Amino acid sequence: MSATKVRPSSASAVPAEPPQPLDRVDRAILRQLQADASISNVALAAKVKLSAPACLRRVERLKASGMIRGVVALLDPKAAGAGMLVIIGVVLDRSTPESFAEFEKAAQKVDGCMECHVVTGEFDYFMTIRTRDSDSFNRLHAEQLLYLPGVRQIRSFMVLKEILSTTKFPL
Amino acid sequence: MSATKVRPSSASAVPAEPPQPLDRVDRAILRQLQADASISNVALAAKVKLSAPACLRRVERLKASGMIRGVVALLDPKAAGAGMLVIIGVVLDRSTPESFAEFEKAAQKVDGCMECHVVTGEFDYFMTIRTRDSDSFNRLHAEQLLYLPGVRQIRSFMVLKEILSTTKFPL
DNA sequence: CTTGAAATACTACTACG
DNA sequence: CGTAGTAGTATTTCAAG
Repeated sequence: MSATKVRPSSASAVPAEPPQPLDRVDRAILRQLQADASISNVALAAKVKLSAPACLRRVERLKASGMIRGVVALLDPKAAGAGMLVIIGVVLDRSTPESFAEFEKAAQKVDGCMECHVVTGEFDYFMTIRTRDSDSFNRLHAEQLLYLPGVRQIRSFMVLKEILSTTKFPL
Repeated sequence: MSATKVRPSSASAVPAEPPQPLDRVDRAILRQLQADASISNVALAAKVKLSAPACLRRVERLKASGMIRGVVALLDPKAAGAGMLVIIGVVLDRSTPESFAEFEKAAQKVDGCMECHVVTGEFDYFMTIRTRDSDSFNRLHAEQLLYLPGVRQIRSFMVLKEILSTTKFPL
């Protein structure tokens, strides 16, 4: 009981995560859990036409393998006081490793920062920030964004309408 | 049992969703569920220092009020065959209601489209698309993006490194 | 190696104080 | 909101394909 056992499907050694031996049932399970993970295991088992224990074992295997990163509650942005979404393009002063590292450390601490990515093209970073309204964004802009280290330029794209926002991957 | 009962805190009538009468315990519950919703109700109750039934009632109230939109499983992008993320800025030919509506309908059908928003600034839309690798993105670009209706220009920003990606709102 | 059936332990859920 | 009780589920054990 000391080590967690991973699927020894082939004889070769697999370090931590199996590539993706996903059969049809696994994909059906993942599709369901991506849409609604509050479903009970017995109901899930019925949907994928499996017995409850067999279904539960697959789910736990998918969790242990890292395929399922976690199960979380998604909140309504407006009700959570974060009804405004802003996408921000950032250009750094210098393209040095230190400059990037310093910026990344600071960017993650910006209130309401949901995403931050290094990108190709005319920007170095794209960030998405959730805040209450335009007033609170202006405050955040003046108090935090303008003080991010090593920044040459910041362009803000305010989101006027959210057409689509999902966490579901195609399977 | 015909109507769902909402919190009758004050005597006035509340249509469907109470604004946000969130006390400290509610916020603690939401913080926990945003981080990990696979926790059992008894464990959650212990964390927020409440009895199990009282905790469950709050959670169900938060769900009924729309504050909790849903509980979902988050998958590992790479393991799900969607290791590549691309942010796309779109400029439309004409800024007419018909043009916008037509584009939005088509954009949501693009394979792996995770987000699509109307924005201010030099672009009309920002989209984020998840795909397997650069080959599959090139295919998607040639087969789907170039055929989106009413598009004047598309700029692709490939994500080289994902610094931060969260679904948690600050509370 | 995976599945399915039965048995146990725990949890969610209801009614009441 | 908390306590107690009931119903249902999750989880283990074991046998079979």
